[in-house]
Amino acid sequence: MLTAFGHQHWWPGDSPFEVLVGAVLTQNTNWTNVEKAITNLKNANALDPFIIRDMPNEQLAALIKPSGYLNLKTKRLKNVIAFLCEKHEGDIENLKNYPVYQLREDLVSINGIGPETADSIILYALEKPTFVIDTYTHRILTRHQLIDPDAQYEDLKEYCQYNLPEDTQLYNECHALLVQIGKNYCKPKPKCENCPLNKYPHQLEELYT
DNA sequence: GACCAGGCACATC
DNA sequence: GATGTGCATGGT
Repeated sequence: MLTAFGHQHWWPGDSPFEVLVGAVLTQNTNWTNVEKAITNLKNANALDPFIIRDMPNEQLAALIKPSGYLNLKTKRLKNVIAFLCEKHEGDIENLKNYPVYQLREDLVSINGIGPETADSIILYALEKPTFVIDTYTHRILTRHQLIDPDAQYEDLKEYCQYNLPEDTQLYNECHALLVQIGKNYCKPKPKCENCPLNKYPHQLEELYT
């Protein structure tokens, strides 16, 4: 993957806090839309935990509007930032003092932070080794029959971590590359126009005659 | 106009 | 515990 696509330089962002915000805003959303939302926050001088914490929900929703699910993501951002401000003095660097399992447990307990968002924050904002699983990773690994099709998040994570040395930079690059491959070659509905079965009637009984 | 995008919580069975 | 649904905008 690295030979084909080169280094991905993830996560795009100027600070760990920006990475955290991006991790929430990119939930089920195209990254270009997230960039617009983050630009809005920057232009409003609002990319700061305490400023967002004290901002009215309507104002925050208006700024992050391009990333979609604005009301939902307003609450989710406020939740994770409340955790950061109230328990860690608003300084994301303080989170680095905790072991990965503890961080993950704390993050996942926040409403709006699921396993992928938690892992993204831990890997890309805190630079600690935990493998991030996303839709593309799931799709690629199952379509290549590397893992059971109904494998869950934790199964996929375990598979990846078991088969790779525990290394932050490797996990970083590998996940970013899987996303790159997925975007280009692993669409949700595979194009079937070249399938030889298309030459035959779409009745199962007729395929046998 | 349909489909898709770097999920998650909640309801229901 | 598995499965279905709502959440919303912008690009292709």
